[in-house]
Amino acid sequence: VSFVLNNRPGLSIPEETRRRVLDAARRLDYHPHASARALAAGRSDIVLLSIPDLPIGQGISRFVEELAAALAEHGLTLVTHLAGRNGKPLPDVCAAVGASAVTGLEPLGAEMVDALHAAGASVVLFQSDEEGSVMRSVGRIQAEHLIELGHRRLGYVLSSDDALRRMGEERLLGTTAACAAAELEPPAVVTAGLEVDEAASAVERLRTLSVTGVCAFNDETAIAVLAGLREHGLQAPGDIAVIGADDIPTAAVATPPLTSVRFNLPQAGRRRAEAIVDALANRAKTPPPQGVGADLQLVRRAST
Amino acid sequence: VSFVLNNRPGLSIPEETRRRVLDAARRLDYHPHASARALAAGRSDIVLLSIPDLPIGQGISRFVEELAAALAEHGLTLVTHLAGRNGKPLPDVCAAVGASAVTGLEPLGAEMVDALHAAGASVVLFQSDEEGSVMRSVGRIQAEHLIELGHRRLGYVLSSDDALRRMGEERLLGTTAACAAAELEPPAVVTAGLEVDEAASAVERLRTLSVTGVCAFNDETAIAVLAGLREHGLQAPGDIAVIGADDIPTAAVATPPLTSVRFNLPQAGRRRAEAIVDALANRAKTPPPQGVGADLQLVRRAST
DNA sequence: ATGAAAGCGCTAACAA
DNA sequence: TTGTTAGCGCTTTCAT
Repeated sequence: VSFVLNNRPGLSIPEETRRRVLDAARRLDYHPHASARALAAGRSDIVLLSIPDLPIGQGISRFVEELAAALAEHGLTLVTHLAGRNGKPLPDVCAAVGASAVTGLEPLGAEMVDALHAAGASVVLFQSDEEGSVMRSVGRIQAEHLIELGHRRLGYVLSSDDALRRMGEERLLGTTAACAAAELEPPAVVTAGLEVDEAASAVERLRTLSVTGVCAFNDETAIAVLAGLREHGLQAPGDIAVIGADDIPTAAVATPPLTSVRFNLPQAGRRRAEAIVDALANRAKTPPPQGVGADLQLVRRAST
Repeated sequence: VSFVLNNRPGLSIPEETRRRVLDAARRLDYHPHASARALAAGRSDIVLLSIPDLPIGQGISRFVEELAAALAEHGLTLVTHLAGRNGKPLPDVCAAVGASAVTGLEPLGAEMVDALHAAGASVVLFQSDEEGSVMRSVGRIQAEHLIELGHRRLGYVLSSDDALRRMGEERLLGTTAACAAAELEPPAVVTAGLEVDEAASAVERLRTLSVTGVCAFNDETAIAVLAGLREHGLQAPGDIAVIGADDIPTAAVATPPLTSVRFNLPQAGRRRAEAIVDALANRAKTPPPQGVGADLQLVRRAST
């Protein structure tokens, strides 16, 4: 019965018998019990995705969707856990659902990896923390675009929100690296929140530093900078070119429409799924983390 | 041992024994096995949250955070499932994780509720589909605000995106109801995507219908409408007042800053958690769905 | 090709 | 108060 219900490969079962089993199952309204199955088999079909506190752009759901779909094709079930200071820590959740793989977009410390393995995860696959990290790549791509357009003095606008600021500092590293590579000074760094006057004074500082092109931490900040420019009667890209990141929906309707860096979420999701299935098959506990620089693309609009 | 490790109430165990057990557990690096526990106990501590395909505003994570935190206080673990056309259907996920409760923000059909129970969920708690539904309330609040400001001819702007359009039609019902309640004609309905010319022509149609106040399906659409107005050399709120919904971060930095309707996610999350804990204790299988109208609030800014 | 049975790691009822 | 044991619903090995 178990063989039939699980469609176990490499086994010859008479069509007649198979039919009878399936038939009885239907008649009895049989539903496999996941916990029992997991207990007996020693593994579950559950993959846990950790979603970090700082939303990497709202489009994240496209990543999840692709990932879930691709995993489902291999019989795996995706559930997600949204990190939060007061919820349960990731390893607890991992243990609670009996996940056999855990993955996520944020880089992970070694002690966390160990904790996850201890919690029963047989594969743990996170994003690379190395040179090629997405965060840094975003900043790099922004800068390279501006440099290519001829700007020689760049600025960078961090968010005044604490969590977002940290994320921005990560992206800034890429911008700084790109400047260095082009033999330019490092970018002038200013901070702005999502209020017009903050943005306006950020713009002022940038101007006094004779910056002509600015990378904003993300599109929201970029839009605020655009508002700040208007406040001074200035325009992008004429007076200062501005480029955002994440390509949120409002970027396209900003005035002027905002150039941005988009993360190709669906593609990243599919690749991640593949890597997980692979690792699960090869019983590789912690495969080399993935780089995702290849999943970024520039979306050029009027603001640069 | 089981009693000690589970801290089972209503049982007197000598401190000495308790210590020895806990001690041994630590020494052996003991980790409870969730699947085995669930199998034997017949229930798990897992609550599954279904997140619909259409993001109810990106702030949804605030809801999840509160929900997770409040559940954690009762020993429950929250995992989420992001709906997607190609992922596994909700009941499958529910069965796979052995969830003992399933909840979500979208209203649910009766057949889905049954399927979830069949999948092993002992409580299923979704949002009310009735008069007081959030979606409708959003539209109602928008309209009431404009009416209060003296507008007698309202317009409603749907999104041209398919999924968002359906969501908008739901919100529109509330706007229509509010108009009826004030003895006004139903709102003039137009559609616009996130491109300036679409928005501009939507504005044009609205003007020919002598609309003076428009409810946009959401903030993104509202910002597009603002851009459409500028395109015609018009301004909000002077020529047409516009109000959005969801209160996304960019709403505050739009020109002019956008009046919007915000969903008090943290509060809704806490109330939901409470209801689940309650239902789980009372063994009520499908408690009456919750209304969340009380969790909405108007955020007045310059655009109206 | 099929039937029988030994666990998987726990909980909870029962005995001692 | 503590020890013993029968399952929970499945998988998988071993006989048949």
